[in-house]
Amino acid sequence: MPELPEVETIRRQLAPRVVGRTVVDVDTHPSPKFAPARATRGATVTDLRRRGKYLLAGLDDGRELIVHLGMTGRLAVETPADDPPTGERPHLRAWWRFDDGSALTFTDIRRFGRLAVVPRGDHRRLPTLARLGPEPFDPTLEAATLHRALASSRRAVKTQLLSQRPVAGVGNIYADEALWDAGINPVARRLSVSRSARLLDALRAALASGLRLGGTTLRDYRDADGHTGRNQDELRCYGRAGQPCLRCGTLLRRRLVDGRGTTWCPRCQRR
DNA sequence: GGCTGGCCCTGTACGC
DNA sequence: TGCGTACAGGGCCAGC
Repeated sequence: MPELPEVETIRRQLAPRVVGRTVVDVDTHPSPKFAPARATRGATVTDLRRRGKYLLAGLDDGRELIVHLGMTGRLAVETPADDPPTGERPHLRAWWRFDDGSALTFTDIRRFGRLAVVPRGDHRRLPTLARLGPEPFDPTLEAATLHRALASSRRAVKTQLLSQRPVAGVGNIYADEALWDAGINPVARRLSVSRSARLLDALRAALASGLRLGGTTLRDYRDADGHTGRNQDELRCYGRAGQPCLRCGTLLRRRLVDGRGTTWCPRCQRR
């Protein structure tokens, strides 16, 4: 599932191929949830940014196209030499044809992805984006800030991380990895400042590994060139339930937290 | 305003 | 072999 490293990898690949391009044609899957993309016809892409797991393409008419890849969403740029995208293609949800003959395609098997076109910066229709926490690599983000954010709620720390409010861009994989690395139980409800600092360091380390290796591919994720990531070989906790903890040898366990599968070490991550 | 639980989706794995 | 069921999970929303 695309989290911050995967979305940022895709952004870096797409930006030089779509910025400056004008949309000459656009079409979408019949489902109304993808229809907003049609409003981009005639617009020119001015920039491509990322906030958390959201991609934001600035348009020259003062609006922006917002894309969330959900669980299985993929974006790719196809050249004029490729077969033009059509609604016949399986799982194709939206496609844009540019003035140079290239095309941007959005495929999404499970249809958890989202598209929106809004006035630039007006995110009221996307509540999670509107209330998104700071970027984890923001140099002004300090442990005390994360500590205050976590202390403002009594929900489990993993639930809070997945809410995107204490910090942006963390999903199930990197949350499990960071909590294991920091030795914090996923359902802990109060963290000291020092443990918040350990968590922030661990989050940054997990996300940096994902970024460096082009993302984590467990099943569906591909970058904009169709390549899998390489970070899955570096995972030390997520998906390893029943296997020995790489730190203490205790068998890792799995449970549901906030409805999400969660792997943790009962010894290293005591409550 | 905070929190919980249900819903959206479809491919895959598994049991019968 | 074929069918039915459970499961995976990010974000949104209704209800408390």
